[in-house]
Amino acid sequence: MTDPAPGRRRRDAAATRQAILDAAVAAFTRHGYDGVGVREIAQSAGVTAMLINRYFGSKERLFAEAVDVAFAPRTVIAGTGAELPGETARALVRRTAPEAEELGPFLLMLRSAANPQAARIMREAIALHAGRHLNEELCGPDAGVRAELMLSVQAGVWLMRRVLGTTALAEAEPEKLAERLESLFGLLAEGGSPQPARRPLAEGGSPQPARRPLAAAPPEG
Amino acid sequence: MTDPAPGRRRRDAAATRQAILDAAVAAFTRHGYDGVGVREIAQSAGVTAMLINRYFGSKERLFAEAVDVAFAPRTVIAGTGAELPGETARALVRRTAPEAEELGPFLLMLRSAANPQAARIMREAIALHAGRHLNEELCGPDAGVRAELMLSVQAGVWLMRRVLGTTALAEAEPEKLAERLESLFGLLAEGGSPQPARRPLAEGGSPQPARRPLAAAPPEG
DNA sequence: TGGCGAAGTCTACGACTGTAGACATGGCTG
DNA sequence: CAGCCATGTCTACAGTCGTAGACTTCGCCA
Repeated sequence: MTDPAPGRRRRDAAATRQAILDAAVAAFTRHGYDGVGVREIAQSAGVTAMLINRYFGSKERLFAEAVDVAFAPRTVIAGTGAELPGETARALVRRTAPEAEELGPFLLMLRSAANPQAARIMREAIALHAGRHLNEELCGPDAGVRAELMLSVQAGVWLMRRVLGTTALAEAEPEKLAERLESLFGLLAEGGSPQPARRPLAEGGSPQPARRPLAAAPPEG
Repeated sequence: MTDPAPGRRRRDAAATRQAILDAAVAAFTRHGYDGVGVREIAQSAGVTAMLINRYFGSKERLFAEAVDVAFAPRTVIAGTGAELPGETARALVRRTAPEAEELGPFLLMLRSAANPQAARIMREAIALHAGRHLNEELCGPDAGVRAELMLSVQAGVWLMRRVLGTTALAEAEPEKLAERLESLFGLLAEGGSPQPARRPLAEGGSPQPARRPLAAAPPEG
């Protein structure tokens, strides 16, 4: 994986550092923080284990940088506006398909959560990346809670479908599964208070008092 | 933790075996499969590491028995019938509170998911325990998928709130969080096809067309 | 072309892992 | 009281872990 060196990489500090970082992201995603050693990562990058300590200081700091790389893209949330729930649900179902080879931040998160230090690093990364990105899309009351609940649902589906591989979810029809998840995400994307009709004390008889969490419909269909 | 031996346990094979098993459940739940060694488990049980191999054959088989013990109680799903979503949501919020000391099968699941062998053991245990229990409560179309989706949501909340400790969910007001989760579980508890009216196209006619996920309102507010 | 600093490697250490085999010990039965 | 087998412990082994220090090699610049 991640071919070590095509012709033999010459002495290029930046390229070597990047090769180590790429190998670390892949390795941590596949096996988790405790499941992979620095020797294995170094071999994937085509270098020696000691170079990891030279460039990153320690395995823990390498992990922190790998987490930053893996959590940076906003692919965890797909689509904008009214299409956010559907797009996110369909992307989630597609990427967690049993035959999919795609990696992603959720696999890294789930497989490294057991280690307390790794958990702390990821908590801080989530506060930086995912929280910021999601708050751009979600507005309304409790946007932070709803954003993290969307992440929770996605993480749970990744866990069951890809990490554990439970039967029902693995064999479910993708379209119907995506529709169910879309309804869940729709409930979290809209900013209204939960269960509008069942809360008698909620002011306002209209079940959707503030239904404009999305500024404008995006141009693309 | 789990005081090794009050006065000094005499030679009692069954009690010793049970002590090892109890210590294993606690240790695997706290640190995950790869995060704890057999010596540590044995010390918690007040015995020597080799006795684990004598009674269970290997660390992996001890883990399998611990998983069976941890997954056996049906506490992952609370309440019955119409009160299932609310009861499950409130129990989930209570047990995942940051100050809660309670352990549980989801912590064991999340913290051991990185190891492939542990994942396989837990997949089989879920197929036995959780699937059977949940299918007793949930009926209708795609009951298995909906059951595993309920497990997914719960696992995600456990991950974010207790394992990672993300800020928004950790600091959320328990009552409002429980209401949001209750609406999610209500969507999964009812057997109807997802998105009854929003599927044709998101024309904003009636936002809440069919909203009777629960037969009767639970007594408590 | 020489040399010098950066880039990369080699060896090794101490700690830890799961487990196999040999050894010790105590409670029950004759 | 004697013996014996289940119960439990001790020592050890082969392996892996992260990483510190010394060493070598290459590329650039004067």
